[in-house]
Amino acid sequence: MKQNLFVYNTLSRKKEEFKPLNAPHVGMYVCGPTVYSDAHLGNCRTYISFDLMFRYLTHLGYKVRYVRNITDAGHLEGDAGDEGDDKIAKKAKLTQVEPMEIVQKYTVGFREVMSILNTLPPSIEPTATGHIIEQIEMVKTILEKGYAYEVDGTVYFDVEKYNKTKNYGILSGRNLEDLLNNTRTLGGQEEKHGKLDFALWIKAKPEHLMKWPSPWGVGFPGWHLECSAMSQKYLGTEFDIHGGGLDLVPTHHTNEIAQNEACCGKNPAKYWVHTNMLTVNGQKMSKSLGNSFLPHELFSGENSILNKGYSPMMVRFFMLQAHYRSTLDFGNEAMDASEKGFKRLMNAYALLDGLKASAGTDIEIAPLLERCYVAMNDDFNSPVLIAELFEASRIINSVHDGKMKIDAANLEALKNLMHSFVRDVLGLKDEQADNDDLPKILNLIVTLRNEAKANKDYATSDKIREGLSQIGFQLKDSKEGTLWSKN
RNA sequence: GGUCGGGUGGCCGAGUGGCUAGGCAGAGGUCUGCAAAACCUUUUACAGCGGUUCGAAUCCGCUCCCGACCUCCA
Repeated sequence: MKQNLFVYNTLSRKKEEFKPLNAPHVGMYVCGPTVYSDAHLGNCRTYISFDLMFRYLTHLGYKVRYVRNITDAGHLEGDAGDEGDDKIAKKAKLTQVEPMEIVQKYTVGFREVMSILNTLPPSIEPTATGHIIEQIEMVKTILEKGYAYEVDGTVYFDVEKYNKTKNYGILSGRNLEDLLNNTRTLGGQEEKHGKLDFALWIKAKPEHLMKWPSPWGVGFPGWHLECSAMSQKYLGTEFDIHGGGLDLVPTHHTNEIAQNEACCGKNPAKYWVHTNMLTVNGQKMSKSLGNSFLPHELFSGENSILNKGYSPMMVRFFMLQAHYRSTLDFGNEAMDASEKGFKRLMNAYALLDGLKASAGTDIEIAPLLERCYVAMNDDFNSPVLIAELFEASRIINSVHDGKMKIDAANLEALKNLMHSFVRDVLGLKDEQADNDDLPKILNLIVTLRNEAKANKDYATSDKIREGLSQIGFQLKDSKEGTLWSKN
């Protein structure tokens, strides 16, 4: 498996060598979307980042079980915006929409977007509603171990008791005193023993639509519980990687660890991996700030923030040009720059098959390949990898132009490198190659134009080139012939 | 207010105690019927002030600015 991979672990705040618990198997759990609205671009960034890790681990030869849940219950009611506290409930009642209808709609939408962005489907995509029994069992166990208490049909986790023997803030680095002193006092929480306590199981009000019977009455699971229950079910009490957005660290993942520790005495994951936020003008993209937009708006350009639309693969490339632990700032200028770079990379990729080997070689590919692995092994450093791939592109272009020679062995290595890293690891694909007929038609037009050129009929040849340009195709003349590409 | 993270050239964005990140944009050149593309060359940098060091943009301290979390959020 090549060189050693290092992964940044939020638990230790350091890069650690990646050593799977049961190599070659790797268990990876990522907190998935809550499907009561469309996933926005910031959400997409997280899943693209974990897709990169999934792909790279697979490329290294690991057999990865990638579990990403769908949250379809647990906090459907919690959508308290600035106005209209119970939008979902109102909407459901007015339009006679079933909650599961909403869940279905946004689950399908989410999968579509994930597919368009070329993220691989997870190995298992469990839903919260499909694991109510497992969650109830977990609550029972935590109650038995004494780390939870019931008040009138609702079960709370006792954080302060837990903290006496364990470190509640192990992931966030905060100590309990700070948390207690700085937690806002919210109304309606009188029944909790401690203000940090969180609900494992919540009693359903009569108007609540999604509810299940339990030993504590009719209710629904708390939103932290599902991930604990499902990760344990599919990956065991201890697995390798647990991931999610950085904003999940202080609450969701902190509580998850507490639940698993209380239940089984183990922190479920060896490596906790968190992705940073997508920002707009330096601020986190979020619905409440009104600076978020949806993937399809980005593809079509139909959003006031955007000057134009960008293709899904270009968006993916844009995301991968930043490291997953850095914030990435979105802007039209940055997108345009990235788009040109992406075209440059993919144009070189398309030239690969047509390259001819020479007897000698001006270039050795092995050191470049080595640098690609060094980049990815350094905590999945995709921006550095991409820089190396631009070097590869330069080589491809130079060989294509006849300015550089490459022998058969190195050419083969170059092809393997590009296929492995561009297609398999980064998950980028050539969007031009979608239509089979198009190349044939364009090649015919190019042939006609070349005849005109041969006859010095430049008026005609320029007319063809200009006409194609207007509908989005560029022609590039060279000694070898004329190539076309789509804008 | 508390906790944590960050401030890199016109833009985005890596990285590092001494050695070119990369892409885009700008400048010059090669090629070309012209153009585009490609290739070659090239300008602009590490928030500020101190300190450690032979040497710091990189380590330490302070200041200023920004962000995230503390309430659902990827």
